[in-house]
Amino acid sequence: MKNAGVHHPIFDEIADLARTLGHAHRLVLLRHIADGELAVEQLTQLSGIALANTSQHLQHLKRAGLVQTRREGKRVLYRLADGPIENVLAALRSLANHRREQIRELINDTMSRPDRLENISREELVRRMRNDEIVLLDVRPQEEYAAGHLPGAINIPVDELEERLAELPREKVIVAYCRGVQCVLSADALAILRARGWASRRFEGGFPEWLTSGLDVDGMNYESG
Amino acid sequence: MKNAGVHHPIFDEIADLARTLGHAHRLVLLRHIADGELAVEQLTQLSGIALANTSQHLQHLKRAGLVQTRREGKRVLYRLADGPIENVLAALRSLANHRREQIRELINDTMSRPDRLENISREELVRRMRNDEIVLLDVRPQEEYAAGHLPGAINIPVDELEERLAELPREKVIVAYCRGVQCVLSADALAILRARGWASRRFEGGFPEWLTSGLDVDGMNYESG
DNA sequence: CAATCAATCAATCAATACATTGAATGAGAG
DNA sequence: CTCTCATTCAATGTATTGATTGATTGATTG
Repeated sequence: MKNAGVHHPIFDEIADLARTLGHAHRLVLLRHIADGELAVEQLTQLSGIALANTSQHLQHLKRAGLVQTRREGKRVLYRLADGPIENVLAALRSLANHRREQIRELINDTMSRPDRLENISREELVRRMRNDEIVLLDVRPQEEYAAGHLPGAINIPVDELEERLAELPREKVIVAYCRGVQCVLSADALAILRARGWASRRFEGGFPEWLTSGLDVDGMNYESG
Repeated sequence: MKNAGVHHPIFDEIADLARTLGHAHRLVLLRHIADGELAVEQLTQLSGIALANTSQHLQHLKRAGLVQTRREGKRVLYRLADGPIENVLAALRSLANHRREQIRELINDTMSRPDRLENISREELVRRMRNDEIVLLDVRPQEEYAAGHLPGAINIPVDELEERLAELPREKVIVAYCRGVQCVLSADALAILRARGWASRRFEGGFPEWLTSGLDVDGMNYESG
């Protein structure tokens, strides 16, 4: 029952090779050696690995047949052995890159619908306004703000935002809004706020959604409309 | 002084990958998975690795992003992840083969002058003939044998050797000889004998050297010459 | 030959990796 | 809901691996 697993010894040999490549120090050393014959001490300087440690890793590489040595005076020069060594390294590098890209894509997937965290619904907005948990930021031009805005909203047009950040409290969540879904002003504002470290969200519907919901507004034209 | 060795983190990632490939069991599992989706237990049977152990190695492969899983009923099916995984395996295999060939060549180097062990000097030959330690084998054509041969030699022409091996004792060392240094008959005979497991050597000088040394010969023409 | 330099060896310790065992989970089947 | 099957988890003991230190070898220089 045990002999089912008697596999070709080539697997052991490949595993040995792979294990030899399975240490960053050895990869770094190989990388340098690949550029030309180098003595041990030069390698320690290039790699920053302690002398004795470098020597040990080099011997490991040598045992595995990946490098060869030659003595010149008191120094021992290491060079790449022949054989398709660089192919293996290239293949590994390529696979690592592939993997890294996939991870990057995964991150982007969760970043490309940050809408849930970025956007705030009207319901949540109203609720948190009542609890005084947020600060409303109207980023439309001053004229539009004057014509009507959400209750208690501060007006800082996007192009002035950078210079007037000091007017915003750090301890509350900033909710930016503008003319509505097709308007990018509040999105731009968010980029600025988040870059500066503010906790900030966006009311995507903006002033129009607020209006059509029949909620109270501040501002002259709507005072009694 | 320590920061000289701050290398690109890609080396760590590659090292992780390589270390993942650095175990024969995982290579075997990968090998099977590469042929198509397989459940854990099927893999244990194909590989002969204990169940829990198989599972652990599979998870290792999964963590490294080399395989992916899918549940089907109670079974979990493992398949190769995408990316240039097989390239890496092929490159490693090729490097291992290269290395193996080089080792084979090294062995051949020490085998290609096995003359010391293969050839027997006239002195040693005579001594061991006296001690009855060897069997002399004349591989020349029967006519030449009849015309004269070393004392006690058996005659089996090379082209009959394969069929007549039974005539040779297994417990003694066979010493083959033929027409001399430039004659390959005895070398061919040796190849056959050794392939069949006989302890055998070659008297390279052959019949001519024996003659010129003035030693006794058997056979008509030389009985009194 | 003593002194020096480059590299390796040897010994030690901490950290990891593997195999094995038995328990725990998850999914169907009765 | 219990039972079984496939797989995973958790815990344990052992073996390897890697880093560090200090001693040692080999070759060169004065």
